[in-house]
Amino acid sequence: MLKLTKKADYGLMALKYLAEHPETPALSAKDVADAYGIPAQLLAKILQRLTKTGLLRSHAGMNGGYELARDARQISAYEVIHAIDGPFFITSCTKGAKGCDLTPSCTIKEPLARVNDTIAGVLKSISIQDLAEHVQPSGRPREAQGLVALTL
Amino acid sequence: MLKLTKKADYGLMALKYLAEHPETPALSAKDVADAYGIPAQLLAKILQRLTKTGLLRSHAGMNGGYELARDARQISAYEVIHAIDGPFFITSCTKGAKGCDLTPSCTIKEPLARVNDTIAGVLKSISIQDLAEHVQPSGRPREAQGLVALTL
DNA sequence: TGAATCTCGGACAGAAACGGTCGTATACTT
DNA sequence: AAGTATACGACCGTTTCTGTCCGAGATTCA
Repeated sequence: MLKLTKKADYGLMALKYLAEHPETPALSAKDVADAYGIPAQLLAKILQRLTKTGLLRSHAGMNGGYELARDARQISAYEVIHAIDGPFFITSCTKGAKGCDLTPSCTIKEPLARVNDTIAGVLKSISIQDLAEHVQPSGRPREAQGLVALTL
Repeated sequence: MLKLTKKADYGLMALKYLAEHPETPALSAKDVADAYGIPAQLLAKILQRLTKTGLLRSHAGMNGGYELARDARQISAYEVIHAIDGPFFITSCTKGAKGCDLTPSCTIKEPLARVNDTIAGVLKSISIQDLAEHVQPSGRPREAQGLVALTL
């Protein structure tokens, strides 16, 4: 399926929202949740995790909330997804504990690992800032704008 | 998580296996399943679907089985995954029926759709043949070998 | 003809991941 | 002290994924 979870989606949306409102000192989870119609409690937990991984700074108490820990340009989509969904691997046998269970025959994994790296590279090259400034729907030739150019 | 299902994995493995044994007229689902330690019945159904989508040719009866419908070079990993897991979208709100439920604010989707296309492009550029001929573990500088070169 | 082998296809059950909620403790501001 | 907001863990319902079972049709071979 190759799709990312709603949590990751929410996380990206929230960071994008924060990036779009740099003037405010801090936005509460509820603020962001209301803005997008996201379940507030869920978003809260997501933001908490992003805080724990250092992407956000939190501020408890009244008028508290969250703010980007770094410039929006310095936060990649990869970091966000990784923080929320954990390390992702395209392959099912993530070669974590004992590699491919019984079958030492997973010769597919090697080339797919390369694909995995490519995708990760794409996501790493996209910053929250890129998400914040909506790309033009069409028209403008995007040459220098090319976010990524990579070879596999 | 951005990972593909085991079914897709199995499918790729099976096609790779078929590509590696071009001499045999047809290999049964069980043959392939045994070779990799994959549940036979499950693999059978996967191969059936691949047959339905035209990637394989089936042959019932004794000594029957499956064979690649086209040259291994002409079958992309994308086709396999697409056939098994259906059309994939990175975004959760696939803009299928009514777009993003209530929230018209999913401004993230547009840039992510571009990422989606990129990934699809990568997968489309990888053929079963590429999987079959194991890539070198390391060492050899892979310049002309670059499977893909794309800009986002 | 009949037996063996293999594909086809739906139904179904167990397991895991996902999405979301609740309750409570803690921290900060006024 | 009161109100607001984060922090964190437990919990549950739903969906998706994985895998199995079973019956039916096709083909080959004896």
